[in-house]
Amino acid sequence: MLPTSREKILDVAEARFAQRGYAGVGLREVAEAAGLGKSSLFHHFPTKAALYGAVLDRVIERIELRIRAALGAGGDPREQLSSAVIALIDTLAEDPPAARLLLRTVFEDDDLSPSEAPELVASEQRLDALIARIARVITDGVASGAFREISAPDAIHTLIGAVVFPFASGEFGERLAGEIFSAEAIARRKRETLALIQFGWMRPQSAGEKS
Amino acid sequence: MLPTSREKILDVAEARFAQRGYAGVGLREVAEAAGLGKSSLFHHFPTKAALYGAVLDRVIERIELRIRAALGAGGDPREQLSSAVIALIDTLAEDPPAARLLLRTVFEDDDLSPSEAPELVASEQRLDALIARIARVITDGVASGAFREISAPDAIHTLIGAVVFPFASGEFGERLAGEIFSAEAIARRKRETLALIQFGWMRPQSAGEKS
DNA sequence: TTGCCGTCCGACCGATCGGTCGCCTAAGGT
DNA sequence: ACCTTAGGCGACCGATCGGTCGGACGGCAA
Repeated sequence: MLPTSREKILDVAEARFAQRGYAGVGLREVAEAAGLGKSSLFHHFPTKAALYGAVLDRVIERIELRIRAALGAGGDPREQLSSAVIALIDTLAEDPPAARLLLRTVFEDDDLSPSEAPELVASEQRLDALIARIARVITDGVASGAFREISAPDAIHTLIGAVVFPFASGEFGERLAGEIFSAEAIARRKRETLALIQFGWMRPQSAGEKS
Repeated sequence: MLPTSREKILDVAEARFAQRGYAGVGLREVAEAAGLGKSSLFHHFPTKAALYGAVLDRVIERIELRIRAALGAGGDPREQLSSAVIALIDTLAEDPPAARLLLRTVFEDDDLSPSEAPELVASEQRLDALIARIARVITDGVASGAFREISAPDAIHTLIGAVVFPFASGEFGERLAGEIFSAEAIARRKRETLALIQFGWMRPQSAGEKS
């Protein structure tokens, strides 16, 4: 069950890229933390950008799997949005570097995407498709009257910030709200986040139909 | 009215640090964009970290001024929280690099704060105090029954992500929701954000008292 | 045994990094 | 006229960057 070199590299690189960003991490550092010499990295990934792409791809794939599974379970837009948010929170909670890596990637995509790493573009497109899927849940909810008259793109925008940022906030977040990744903290965040979107975006359910 | 060299450097550095992060920006690049030679930078800032600190300090000061002015206008917790959020959105909208710079700083404070830049610590403390001030508005609102039973630290955490991230999301955000800094987009974000926190965090106001 | 192949390594490359140094110039006080 | 000071410059420093290269080692098939 000992991890292959490639997996070890990906694990180490994910943590380092999340902590210090693409430009801030040296390949020597990654290699040594993975128990290898620097040149060995290039037997697994042709360039630094490709390594970053592979790390990002793995993170996005995990999230996509979980959210699509949650959405696939069916239900009305209310249930779909709620369970998608729960799935996202669970996934971010299980992989602490993930949230920060994702937000960093958003910030650096002006810098990284332009043909430097083609595999990165593919991951982004999968993420875009997933986001579009969730946006559809929101527009459906608005159309059916289950949600208030909100703007789906703005709501997605807000949702990503509200859900992902707290898990990416590291020391700042812990100074603010204590442990972030403890089981209680995660349960509390789920409660608070779900309550916010239910009261904030969904219309009150008439008596007789309960979630 | 032409800017001093120091101000020009700060402007350029703010934009560059926001775009590519602390480690991703070279001092040569900053100097040339400011119309100077690299060594001239060191007549204004002793180190790169000090330059970053000065940039961050300026951003935080602007935000602090606006939010404290908004809070100083008085009102019940409902009005205070709403006008603080409006003030934050306005400030971020007027200084496009600011949002990304702030979030990047949160992500890099593991990396930057440890005694590398003491002025950075001072800025962070002022920001912490401001955040604590807003947290107090929330706890007051909960105590008075104006707000639901929400966790103030979690709410702040969520609020920062929800409000700041969209303005930091750059190309990703524009792909998602179109222009970010246009007047209409800002007005829309203000509407949607205020509605979210009013429905999501505040209890319905009884008839007769309206905001 | 032979030969291949996947993995790993140390040594090295040019480029760029943050930062220092000495020198120059223009402004202003005395 | 003099000197100080602030601001600016090019040249240079050691360190580190991403990436290349040639070779070493071990398993495995013929």
